[in-house]
Amino acid sequence: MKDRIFIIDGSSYLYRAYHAMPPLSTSSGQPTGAVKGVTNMLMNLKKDSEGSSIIVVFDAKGKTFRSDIYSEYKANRPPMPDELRDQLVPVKSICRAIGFPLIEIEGVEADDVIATIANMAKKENYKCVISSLDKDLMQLVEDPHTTMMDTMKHKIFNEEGVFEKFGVKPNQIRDMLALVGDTSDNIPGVPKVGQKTAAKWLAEYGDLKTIKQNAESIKGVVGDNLRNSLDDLDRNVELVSLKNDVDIGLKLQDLLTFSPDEEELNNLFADLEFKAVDKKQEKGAPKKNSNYETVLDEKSLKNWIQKINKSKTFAIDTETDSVNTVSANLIGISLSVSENEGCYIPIAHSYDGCPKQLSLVYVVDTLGPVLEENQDKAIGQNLKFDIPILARHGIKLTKFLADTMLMSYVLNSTATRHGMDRLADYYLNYTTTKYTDVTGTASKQISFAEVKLDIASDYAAEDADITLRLYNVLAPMLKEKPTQEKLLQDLEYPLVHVLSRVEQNGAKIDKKKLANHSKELGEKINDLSSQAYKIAEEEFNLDSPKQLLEILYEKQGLPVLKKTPKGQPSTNEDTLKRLSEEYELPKIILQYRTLAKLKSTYTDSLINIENPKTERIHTSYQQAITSTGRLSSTEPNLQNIPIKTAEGRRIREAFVPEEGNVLISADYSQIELRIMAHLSQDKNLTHAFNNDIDVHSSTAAEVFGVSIDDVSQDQRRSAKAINFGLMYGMSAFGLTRQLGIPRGEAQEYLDTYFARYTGVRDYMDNIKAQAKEDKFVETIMGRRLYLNEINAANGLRRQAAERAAINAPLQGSAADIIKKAMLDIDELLLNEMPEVQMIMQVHDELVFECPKNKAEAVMERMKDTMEKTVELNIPLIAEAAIGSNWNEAH
DNA sequence: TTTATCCCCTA
DNA sequence: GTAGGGGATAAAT
Repeated sequence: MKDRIFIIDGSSYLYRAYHAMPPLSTSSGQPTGAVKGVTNMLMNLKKDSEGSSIIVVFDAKGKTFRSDIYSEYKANRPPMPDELRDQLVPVKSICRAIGFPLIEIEGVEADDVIATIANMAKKENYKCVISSLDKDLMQLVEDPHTTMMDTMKHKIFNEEGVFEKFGVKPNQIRDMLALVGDTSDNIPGVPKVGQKTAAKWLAEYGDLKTIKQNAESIKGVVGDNLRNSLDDLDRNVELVSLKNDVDIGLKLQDLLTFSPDEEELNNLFADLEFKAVDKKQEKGAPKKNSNYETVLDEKSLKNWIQKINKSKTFAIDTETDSVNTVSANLIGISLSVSENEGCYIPIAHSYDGCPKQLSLVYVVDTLGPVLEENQDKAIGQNLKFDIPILARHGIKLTKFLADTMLMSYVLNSTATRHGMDRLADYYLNYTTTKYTDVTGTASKQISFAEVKLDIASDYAAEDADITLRLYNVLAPMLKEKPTQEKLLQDLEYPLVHVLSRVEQNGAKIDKKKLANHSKELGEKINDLSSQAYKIAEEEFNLDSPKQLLEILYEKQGLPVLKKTPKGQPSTNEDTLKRLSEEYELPKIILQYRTLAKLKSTYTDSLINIENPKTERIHTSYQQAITSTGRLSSTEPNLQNIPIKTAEGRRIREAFVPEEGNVLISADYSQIELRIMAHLSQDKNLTHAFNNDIDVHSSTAAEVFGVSIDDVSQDQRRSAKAINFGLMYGMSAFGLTRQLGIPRGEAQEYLDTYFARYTGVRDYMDNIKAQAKEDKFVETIMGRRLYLNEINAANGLRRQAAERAAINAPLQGSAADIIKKAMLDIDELLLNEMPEVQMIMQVHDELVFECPKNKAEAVMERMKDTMEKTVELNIPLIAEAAIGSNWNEAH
């Protein structure tokens, strides 16, 4: 057999790259994400294929012969997005410049062309690899001539591979597709028949013809469906069968020439603002030439201790049996001191035939002190997880050299997500073994302790290895950005320890109170349900928007005031509120929703999530999630506990201190508006804050031209909406909706505002201009948000980026400030008031638990520390209160 | 069992 | 109009 030929499904690459890549663009706004993605894939393939011939096939414009067979073929296919269409020409140019023959034939699909080339290759005894994911193409797979390949996942499908994936042989793929249909091509299959059923039938009867002959013997609804669909099936087969004798006007040999045009390629790259060929392509992604060791004896551990003592840096990772740091047990520790090298020290693995491991006590006693002594050389990925677990076993890390998750986050919060798997993919072009690859998922999931040692070692040592390799890539990048490096060192790294303490402290809840509330809510909910059923004249699921819209709009004929983005009549709060002016049912639904939300999201779930060991609830703060620098809170989310309604505030009453303690809450007053005053140096805004004047009343006075003492409630409310709207980059249209006033009036408000607050106006103009120039905006501490779409050709996307450009410095600076305050307060607590605990952060608010007799003094210190943590052009004010529950303290 | 959609809670 | 998390249902698998 001769050499291999690769056939690339260009359209498949293009769509895949478009969805996989961030929406990059050149400075002039030409989108380039998909081009970049395709280019990367092509370069990778070129490198991996070691000189084999590569042919790229694209779909040509216009209808194909399949539309003649079936007029509805691909009729519901949405048109190619503009952003992608704009990238077609550059993608094809790059293909040609790299030297790949490019084929487009009108009247047939790319798949037919691919089938034809594969057929030609087979006749001339070449091996042929089709690079695509399209399941239609699977019908071409034939051992040993033709295989399919998933480039991204490095997976090859031969006949056996196809069978594994679909449960049918390649020569049965057509029949399967005909039975199942294809929604994306608008080919209707037999209703209720999916891949599984089709595969079952094909296994039993062999082919579609025989299935049809035996249609009578297939029972149930699917049998009926099959019998009703018989007429469509032959047409379907015709539609999904690929034509392998397309006249492509060329001989195979003509396609195997390979003539790259380096100069053209460089020009194209320059136009697209690509940095020549991506470095990671050149470096490649070596997989599994790594040297990982399982440490099972004292000698081996001592060897690694030597390595750590001698090395300038080392990476560490812990393996546990839970993602919850409060209850997780330590199962093992992995280390790495140089790339492609690492070890795993299993401690608590437990399964039949498990080798004897070093004991926890021995490891802690021997390795623990070494880790502590060398902690300023330690690198981790999300150390906020590892630190408390090691601490519970007596290994105390109070500092570390680096956390790769936070390095990546500070470098660019939105380039990628910052979990290790994603970082390895993004920065190292390396595909990691996933946690669930070794433990399984859901009901089949096993504890890490039950993972076999050899598998666990490969996984765990890789984690440490990758962490080290990430550090080696990220550290030089940060060196070039001293401001961001400082942000990392001075703010994010120390915050890891503070957040860890806050999480471990947890918050006490009054379970009895919550349970009573829950019961009460349940009764009211039942009552409201019955009322709703009565009006609807049937029982239905009030939680189902789908069922609800049928009742409201179809059965009861209420007017459709608004539709969801997907085109369904909306049943959201805004709509139901308007409907409830005239109708009873929407009103009941609204009451139901309010109570059901409180019960399911809050009363019930808070009770469930209490940690049995500490009898408190321990959230997890995510330090590398938001684009702007804020924290987020999960499991449970303590940053969205209700406050706006009286019923909701009852949830806050269930957040209580231990006996003898009180809660103290301290929150920054108008922090984002103050930052706007600081950054814009606007005279009017600054004046209001400097003189402690109510800022919304002051704005109302300016906008409505009245004396501040004469501002009405309504005027203040409008001014407040304007102030908030401005910080979100809102337009007159948005204000119209918010205030329910005519468009012209809203525009007048805004015009007047900007005439009175020229500093704010100039600031907004400047920040947008600067963002367009730099492609990023910064907070007062130099945290950056990159705005890829700030020059996008697509107006909607561009405007969204402009709004983010306005908001991010405000929201992000506020986040910087409270983070700094948390560091200051943490130090205060450690040094002066160890009896006080910080227990929650809610963006502009900190909550503490404190002995009753010290509360007044502590509160003053907190307030004072928060106000003085940074110095702005205007005063920073924190408001604090003491209470016997969170609601009282607020 | 996973994924998408709709809805709603916070600063 | 900014930034998040999460519950319930229904569809896809």
